Amino acid sequence: MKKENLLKPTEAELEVLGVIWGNGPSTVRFVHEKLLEKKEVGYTTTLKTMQNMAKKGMLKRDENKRSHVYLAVLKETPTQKALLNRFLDAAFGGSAMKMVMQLLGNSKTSEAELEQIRKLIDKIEKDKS
Amino acid sequence: MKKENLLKPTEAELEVLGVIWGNGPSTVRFVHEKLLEKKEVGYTTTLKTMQNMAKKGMLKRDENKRSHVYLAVLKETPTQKALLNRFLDAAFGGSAMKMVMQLLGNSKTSEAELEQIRKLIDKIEKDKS
DNA sequence: TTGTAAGTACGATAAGTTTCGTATAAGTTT
DNA sequence: AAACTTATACGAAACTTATCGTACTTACAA
Repeated sequence: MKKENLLKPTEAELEVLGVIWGNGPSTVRFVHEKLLEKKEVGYTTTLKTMQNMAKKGMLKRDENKRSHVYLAVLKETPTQKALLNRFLDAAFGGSAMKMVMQLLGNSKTSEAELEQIRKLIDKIEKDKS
Repeated sequence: MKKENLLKPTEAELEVLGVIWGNGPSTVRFVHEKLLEKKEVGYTTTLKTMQNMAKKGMLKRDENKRSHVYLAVLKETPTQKALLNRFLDAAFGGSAMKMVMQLLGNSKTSEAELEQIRKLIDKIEKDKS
């Protein structure tokens, strides 16, 4: 697969990445069980997804043990950044403001979180000056 | 198509929606030309996409004139909200904070925008109290 | 009225994703 | 060692998306 698409994980692939990012190198069994907490899916489906990801270069695997251990080649932050930028363009015409307003207007965002964001902005502005 | 998927426009569909949201009810020709500003695509491809969207119920069309006029059934704000929530879960494990930090840490966000966001937070907190 | 331009309709293809059944291999237990 | 259990390998089916060729239709212009 071309390198350009490495940063374009599909929905299913992103779920796998999420588990590995959160828990470190994992076996298929472990990832599968995490996925089961969210949705129904067959074991071989998860296996195949992870094998495909390894083939694409998104994951690398250690075959030393019988249960192969997969680790993420795609790093969390850069991948999220790429996804975010793409999403921003596609869904909000590239306007970060629109998106943040949508997000913050959402009642889900707690007061504590708002406070954290405010501090983050303070910090960024201080760093800039 | 099931109603559940109405709020799951694909990439191509989202591009079409973007044009119609921004310009109001449009003909295929008009949408097509807007899309051409961004990428290469055949006219019949755009046509087919819009026909499919009409079939799914994302667009409605007025066939009175020879050039059919399509209008958006999906409204901009609720659709963006749904997309955002899904994206947040998929890419950031549901953590709005993580996402905002990623976004604001991005040098693209200008000082003016940061200021706007700060004001927005002020307003939200004031409304809450 | 005949032909040209600009539409829509339809169908097919190609590619990618997701899903899982079945086969096989490697350990474990009895 | 035989029977279980737990892995991986492989391939194929079911979907979905995107793309466009071709055919047909409608308007208008020469």
